[in-house]
Amino acid sequence: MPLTVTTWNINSVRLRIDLVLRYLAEAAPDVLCLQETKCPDAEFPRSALAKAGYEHIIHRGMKGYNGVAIIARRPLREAGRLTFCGKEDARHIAAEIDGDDGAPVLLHNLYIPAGGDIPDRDENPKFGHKLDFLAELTEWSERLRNDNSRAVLVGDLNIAPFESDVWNHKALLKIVSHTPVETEALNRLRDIGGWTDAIRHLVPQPNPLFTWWSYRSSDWSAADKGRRLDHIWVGEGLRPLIHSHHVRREARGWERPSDHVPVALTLAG
DNA sequence: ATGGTGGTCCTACCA
Repeated sequence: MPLTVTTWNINSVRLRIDLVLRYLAEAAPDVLCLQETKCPDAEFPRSALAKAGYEHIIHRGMKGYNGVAIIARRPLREAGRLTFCGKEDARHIAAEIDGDDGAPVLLHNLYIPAGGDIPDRDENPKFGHKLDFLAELTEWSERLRNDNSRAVLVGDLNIAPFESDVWNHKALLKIVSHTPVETEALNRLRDIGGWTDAIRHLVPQPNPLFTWWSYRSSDWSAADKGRRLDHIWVGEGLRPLIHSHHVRREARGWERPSDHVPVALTLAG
């Protein structure tokens, strides 16, 4: 039995619960990892998800901002939560699930800070926070490299690391999410942690691949000025199981959409 | 070069 894991920045799980249910009905992943739930834990829409067959849910949320959840058809075991930069801002949650070979797979769901508009830590503290967050994440990943062999790291990493991850590489070099200091930090995190970018493994450069299109564009599909901000990485032990993927681009055209679309990876022996 | 659109929750803040 293969294992399909989806990541999706939902931009309010309560406002878009019908889109979540639609996606689950159509794609039927084993696990759905959400970011930006913008929802306190007590108000998470558990019953609607349970009714759809997804009764195993762990959520770490807060009022108004951030928030991450892991939702599954099969049992989950809570596996901790990390805090970064001394902030309790609900940007990571972890869980364990049994893989298709019966051995556990560790899931890390992350929401990396967006970083504001100005790519300079002196002028823009949010950009400094993003870089500091990446530095702490890199230390963590380096320390735990040996434990990450059967781990999957997913989430809105808010960085498009490769040239073909943005609609125009040169035009975006000074735009937060594609500046060299960010892409180098993300590449270093990936390499130091022993992670493989599973989606790029399946869709190698220079094929363009996007998972996010700004709301500030009247015709997102025709203009297609997208970026690949949402990622699925796997540890060394899972690399041979990378089987297939799906970027659900059509979800950007659903009514009242998130600006991000679901990205799914199937692991199979 | 600029301003463009959304969500949360009442005043800006975040993306």
